[in-house]
Amino acid sequence: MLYDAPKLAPHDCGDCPIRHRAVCARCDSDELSVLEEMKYYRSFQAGQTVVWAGDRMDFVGSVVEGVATLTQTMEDGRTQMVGLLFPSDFVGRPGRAGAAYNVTATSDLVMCCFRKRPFEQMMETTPHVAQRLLQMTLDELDAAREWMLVLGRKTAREKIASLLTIIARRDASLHLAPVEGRLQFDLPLTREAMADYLGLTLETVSRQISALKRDGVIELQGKRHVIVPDFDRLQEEAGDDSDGGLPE
Amino acid sequence: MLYDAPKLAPHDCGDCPIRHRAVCARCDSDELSVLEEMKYYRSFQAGQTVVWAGDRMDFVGSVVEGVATLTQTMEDGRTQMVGLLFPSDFVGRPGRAGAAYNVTATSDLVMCCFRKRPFEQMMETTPHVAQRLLQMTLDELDAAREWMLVLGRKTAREKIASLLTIIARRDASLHLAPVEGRLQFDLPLTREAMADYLGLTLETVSRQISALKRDGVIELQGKRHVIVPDFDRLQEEAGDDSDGGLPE
DNA sequence: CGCCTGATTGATCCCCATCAACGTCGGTGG
DNA sequence: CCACCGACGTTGATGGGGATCAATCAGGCG
Repeated sequence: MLYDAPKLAPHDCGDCPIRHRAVCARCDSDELSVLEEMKYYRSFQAGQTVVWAGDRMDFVGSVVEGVATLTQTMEDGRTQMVGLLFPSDFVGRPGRAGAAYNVTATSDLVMCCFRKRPFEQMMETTPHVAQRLLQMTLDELDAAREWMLVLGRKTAREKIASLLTIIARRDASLHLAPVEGRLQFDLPLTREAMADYLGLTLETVSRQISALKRDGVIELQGKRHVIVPDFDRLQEEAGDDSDGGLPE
Repeated sequence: MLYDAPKLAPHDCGDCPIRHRAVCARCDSDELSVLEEMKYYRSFQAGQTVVWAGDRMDFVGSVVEGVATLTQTMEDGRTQMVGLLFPSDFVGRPGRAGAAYNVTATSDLVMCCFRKRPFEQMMETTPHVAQRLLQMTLDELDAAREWMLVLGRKTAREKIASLLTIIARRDASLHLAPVEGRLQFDLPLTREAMADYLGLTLETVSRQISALKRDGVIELQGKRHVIVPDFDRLQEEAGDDSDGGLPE
């Protein structure tokens, strides 16, 4: 594959597509200019590793474009994905030197990185950043707990349907589209990565996707493009309560 | 069972056994006196429900004594535990009206509760509380992700061993004891609750505990008291790397 | 074309769920 | 005191869902 020079990323926070949802969401323009001082962009090609678990990590940051995964591995090679990161999601942990998980780009990826020390100092002095990060971390904790139910108690078919609803929701929110009726999206993951997220083998993933297609719950265009004729039907297959979560 | 009047709980934060580890850990004495204004204690007997998922929750708080669980349930009754709360752990989410999970006392329980509105206001004005809560939430997120590996990729035997190491570690940290060599503790959970945590059935839990006992990994006194002759051996059974996590 | 990676489908096996019986212990009441 | 009971736990027999091993297919790229 030819090497592509990383495309030029946005430089002005005002133009940033994730400005209102990322860790900087609450910052005013003065605070943004402080952030601009410590920020830089990095691009990764699909499949590239962003950091390895245990490596020193001298930045934290936000996904701007593309999708990344967090994975954990046992000595014998068993792998579990523990996070699926879409644009605006935060990567890294302030106050910790090393990466806890492998971070991998599963599609072409652009990240907005902040040098760690300055970011940590800003967190001490600027409540807006710490407040937003707390909110985002609480949301991620809820998502992780939701995923524990999927991993612990759902069948293979329900697991696949659950993953599809999550990707559909995140994709819709990127396009500010409602999550209902007919919708479609690209899978940002290989079958193997899906298996690692769901605690399954890739063969089981493949079989269950075929079964959902056979039963008309989804349609496929190629291997990666999914059409959901009826989102409610998909949610039923996921075993989810049809009505959503709790009010703010 | 006769009704026992809740025992008188500590009233002075200075005497509190979890003073240095809970959400109030970083507070100075002025801040503590603000907290004292909004706090009250509640006691629960083993088995009692603290709150039901979806119910309004007008407090947040800390576990002071005992153990509580967070569980999620599907319509058909499948249940997954998503949190196991020991003394100093935090319950509730600032900025949200309802409880996201069932909270249940699995042993006799004492909680230090803060009225929600005043606590939320304090979070805006007092960085020490918000900073500590962020730290604790990040730790819980790591724990949840660790648990995703257990649920997704470990065998029944490894799951049991993993749960035992977690309980052993939390129990040791309560007594400020080192986690190595021979140690013992009480299980704060029934076999069924363990099954709900591990994504297993109670029969499988029982069988694997018997197997670990037969193989000399653990000894039992009664049904609830566990003796671990060699903690390293238990960790190997859990499939964990023997050396711990990352530096701060 | 031939190769390689990712995906699908088939055949078989095994771990754990399920259904069922029995054991243990503490509490209660005759 | 002992029979009874219910909650909790253990153990056994059987079956199924998903893992494993293996063959084939589809598409992109040199």
